[in-house]
Amino acid sequence: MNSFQQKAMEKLLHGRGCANQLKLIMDHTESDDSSMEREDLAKSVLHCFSDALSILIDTNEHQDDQSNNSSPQDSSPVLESGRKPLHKRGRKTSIAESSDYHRRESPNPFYHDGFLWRKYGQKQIKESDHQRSYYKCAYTKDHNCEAKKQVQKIQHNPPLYSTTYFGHHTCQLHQAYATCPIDTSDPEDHEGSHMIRFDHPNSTTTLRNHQNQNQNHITDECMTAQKAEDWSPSQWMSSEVAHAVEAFEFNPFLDIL
DNA sequence: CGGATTTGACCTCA
DNA sequence: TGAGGTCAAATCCG
Repeated sequence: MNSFQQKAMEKLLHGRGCANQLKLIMDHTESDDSSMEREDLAKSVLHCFSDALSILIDTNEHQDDQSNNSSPQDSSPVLESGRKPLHKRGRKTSIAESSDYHRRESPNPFYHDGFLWRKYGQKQIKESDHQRSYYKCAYTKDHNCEAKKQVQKIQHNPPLYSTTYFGHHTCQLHQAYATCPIDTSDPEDHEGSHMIRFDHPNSTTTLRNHQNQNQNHITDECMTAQKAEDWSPSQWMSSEVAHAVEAFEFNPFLDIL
C-alpha cells in the first residue's frame, strides 16, 4: 500500500468512526436536542469521504498522467487516431483556441469533477460509433463561467468515456456543494442526460422545496422498523450532507434491523 | 410552470 | 464542402 492509499484508508476509517458515533446518537435520541451534533458528525463523515475520494482521484490522475506520458504521440486531447487535436479544428472560439484543456478517461460518463454542468449539444462524430455530448458550466450566465467539457464514449467493452475539459471555472464557490459520484448501471441509456445536482444554500428553488417537503413528512413519533426502508438522511440533516450520506447508502435503521 | 434536455439548423473553419 | 461546435425552439419532466 502506498502513502496515498494509506492516507485514503485513514480518512475512510475516521469517517467510519464518525458514522458509528452518529448511529449511536440516532439510536439513543428521540428528540431534536442533538441535531447539531448529528449535523456535525454527518459533516465529518462527508469530509472524510470527500478527502479520501480526492486522494484516490489525485492518485488516479497521477497514474493517468504517467501512462499518457509514456506514449508521447497520444498527448492530444482527442482519441480518434489520425485526427487533429480538438482545439485545432472546427469552429474557433476563445476557449477552443486556447491550450487550456485537459482530458480524463473514466468508465463512468458522470465522473465526479465537483462541478455542475448543463448539456447544450450532442453530435454524432464521424469515424466514431458514439455521439459526443457538449456541456457548459451551469453557472455560465450567473458567474460568466466559461468552463466547458465534452464527453464521448470511446470504447464499448469495457465501457470507457473520454471527458475533455476546456477553460477554467470562475464559479468556485459552487464546487463545495457538488459532492459525490453518481454511478449508473447502464450508462449507455443515459449518456449525457443526467445532472449531478446538490442544493445550494442561497438557492430558493427545487431542492430546497424538496427538502421542505421532506421536513413536512417528519412527525414527532419515533421511527419504527417499518419505516426503515423509507429512511432518508434528508429528514435529519442539511441537504448537502443528506445527499452525500444517501450516496454512500448509509441507513442506520437498516443497520439496526 | 419552470428548468433541463433534446435535436435540427446554423456558424465557422480547414 | 464537410465536419465540429453552438444556438435555440421544441419537448420532457418533476
